[in-house]
Amino acid sequence: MTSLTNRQKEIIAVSIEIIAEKGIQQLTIKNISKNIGLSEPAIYRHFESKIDILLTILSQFKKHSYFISEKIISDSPSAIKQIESLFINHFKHFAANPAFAGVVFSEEIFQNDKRLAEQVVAIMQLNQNMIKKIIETGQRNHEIRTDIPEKQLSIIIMGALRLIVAKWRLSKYSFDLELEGTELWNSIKKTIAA
Amino acid sequence: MTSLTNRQKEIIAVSIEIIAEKGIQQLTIKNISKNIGLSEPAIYRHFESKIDILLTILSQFKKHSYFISEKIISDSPSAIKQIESLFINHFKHFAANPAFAGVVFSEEIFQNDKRLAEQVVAIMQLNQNMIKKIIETGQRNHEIRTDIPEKQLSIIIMGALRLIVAKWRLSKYSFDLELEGTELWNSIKKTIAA
DNA sequence: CATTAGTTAGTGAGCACTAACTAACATTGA
DNA sequence: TCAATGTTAGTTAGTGCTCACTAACTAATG
Repeated sequence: MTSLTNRQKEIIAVSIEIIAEKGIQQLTIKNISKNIGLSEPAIYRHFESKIDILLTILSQFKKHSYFISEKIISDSPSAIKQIESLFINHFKHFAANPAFAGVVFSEEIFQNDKRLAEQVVAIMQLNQNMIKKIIETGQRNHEIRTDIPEKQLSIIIMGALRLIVAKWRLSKYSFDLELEGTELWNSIKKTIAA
Repeated sequence: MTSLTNRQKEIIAVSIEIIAEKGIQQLTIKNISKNIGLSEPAIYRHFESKIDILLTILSQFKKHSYFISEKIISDSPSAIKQIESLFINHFKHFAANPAFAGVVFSEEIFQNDKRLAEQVVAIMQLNQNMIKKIIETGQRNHEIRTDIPEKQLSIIIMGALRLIVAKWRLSKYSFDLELEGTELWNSIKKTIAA
């Protein structure tokens, strides 16, 4: 995974913009080149294929997820606080980069290509495993209830997060994701606390 | 909403099959006609457009959702039992008709057409409102905890349901949805009970 | 003899991607 | 030092594919 040239970074940035504003269906080589002010074939000087562009976006997202998670886990004092930070941070990240929400929720489209599908699943599992691990620790510390297995607690938490983001997208970003997300978290906190 | 001819029913059935097996991206007029054994233009004798076919599928799903919900609410003795029936029934329905899971989770693709997008949102809201209503009753009966607003309880419930169905789809139906769904429900029950 | 349900052949649009060429710049060897 | 040569990043033009959909025709039916 070598680092990107300036032009590659520009292509990725524009692609993310298009996904955020018009949806992943409108992410075409034509639209990318038009938005940058190049011809279509010029894009192929910088990426081998459209799938490569999508894979690069997914890998950026994965890297960001991982980086943020690591930081949060080492910074927060308790398991509950760790999940809280993860939760709120996801909302902040999506609110600032709506394209990532678009990408992550476009599982259907990615199922055409094996590598893309694998990446989406991998990102989902990365996040879920992170939460599972925190829950396990919280259960050992008696911060988090132990009468529900961590597998199911993580589904409840991730499911609520994903649903509110999906609603936010379908409503065309019509409410304050960070605000409503924080309220939702406060409710979830009550259900999982020991 | 007039009733469907036999040929129309056949087209809808085949479309649902294609979505279940190959994803909504593979739902093309060509694939539909091939699976039935007709030419492509023959399909247009029975539906004005591809969007009409999709709208018919969505309307069937909506009708089924509504019918099941009404029945469950009148049959079950308590709010918790009502949600339980709704929950398990959704899993049964998806397990028996994987296409409906495919349709409901293809929000991205439907955003191209206004009518399709509206239908998807309407189905989501129908289910959520049903759950909200039940929760409200349950809270008045002191069956369900009252320290969390019904809006957020319904997001937690629906979110978990959607996530496990999404995982089931991404794993290519590799686990028993009804079984895992029931286990998940047993955990959720603990978190929402008064 | 009109209607229904099918056919073959074809249109136009959009898609990812390619071939062939070129201007500007970088490298190198006498 | 400077012409020869190679490389990079762009261009125009076009290919081949798939898609939803249409025109024009036809065989069967009541």
